[in-house]
Amino acid sequence: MPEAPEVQTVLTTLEKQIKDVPIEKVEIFHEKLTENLNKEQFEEKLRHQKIERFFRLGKYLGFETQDYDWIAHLRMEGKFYLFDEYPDPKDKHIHAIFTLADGRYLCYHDTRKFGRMYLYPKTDRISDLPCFANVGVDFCEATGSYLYEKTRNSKKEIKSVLLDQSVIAGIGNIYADEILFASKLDPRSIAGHLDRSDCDKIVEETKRILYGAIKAGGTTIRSYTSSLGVTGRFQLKLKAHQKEGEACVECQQPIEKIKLKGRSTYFCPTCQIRK
DNA sequence: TTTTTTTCCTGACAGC
DNA sequence: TGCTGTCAGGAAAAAA
Repeated sequence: MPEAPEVQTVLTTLEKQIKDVPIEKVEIFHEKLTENLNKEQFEEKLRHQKIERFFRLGKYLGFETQDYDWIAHLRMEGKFYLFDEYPDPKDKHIHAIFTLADGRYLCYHDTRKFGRMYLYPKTDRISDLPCFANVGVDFCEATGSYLYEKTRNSKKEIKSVLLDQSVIAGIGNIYADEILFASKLDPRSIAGHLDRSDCDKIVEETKRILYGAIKAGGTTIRSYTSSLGVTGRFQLKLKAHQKEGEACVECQQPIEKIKLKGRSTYFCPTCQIRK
């Protein structure tokens, strides 16, 4: 599932591939894909637009055209593909096809149909867009003092706070486990119990891990026909997530798996301190 | 107000 | 083999 690094990689790849290429035709096959417009409006408005600028906020992809801000969220399994030929109409997981003026086809593929797209008249203040109403600062802009202030009265577990996009945007379930492992903090720790140095450490590790993942993801993209940007994920060296029963790389004790707010959570009970 | 649970959706996989 | 049940997961909506 794409988190900020995968989204950034998709974005960078798309920018290289389709920047300034006009969209000749838009076909939406799944009604719920377009959140704030119906599919006919979406198809009509985006036709003849071209993407002039690409940006990312948290896990959201942003495409700025001449007249619109087009925002996409891939959720768990959304993927963009570029094809040289019109894709197989029997593929029931392709929910949108954007025919490009140079003869290529940009396709949106999403097995579980959780991804969403938004289209708004272009604005100077991106953060004012309704889809970003509950999105906090991007992980790039986060600081230890910001996280410290945000958590002073919180009774929530720190992992839930990291997954809360209104605090820091861009962290998902996989990286939250890795960040807390690197920070040596038990995911069940109460956020309000953390001191300033804990928050500094969390933000430091967040940036180290996510920037590292972006760097790793950015180097593996080469094929038009594979999904854009998602292959980089497999290069990551995870130390905690999905390592249940395996020896912790620090202390050799087995990594444990628990459920925390409905999310699978992996951690080392020896190395990670509960506060 | 804040936090927790449910819902969305489908494929993979376990167990019978 | 084929059926049923469970799980995975981000975020919005509903419930507590």
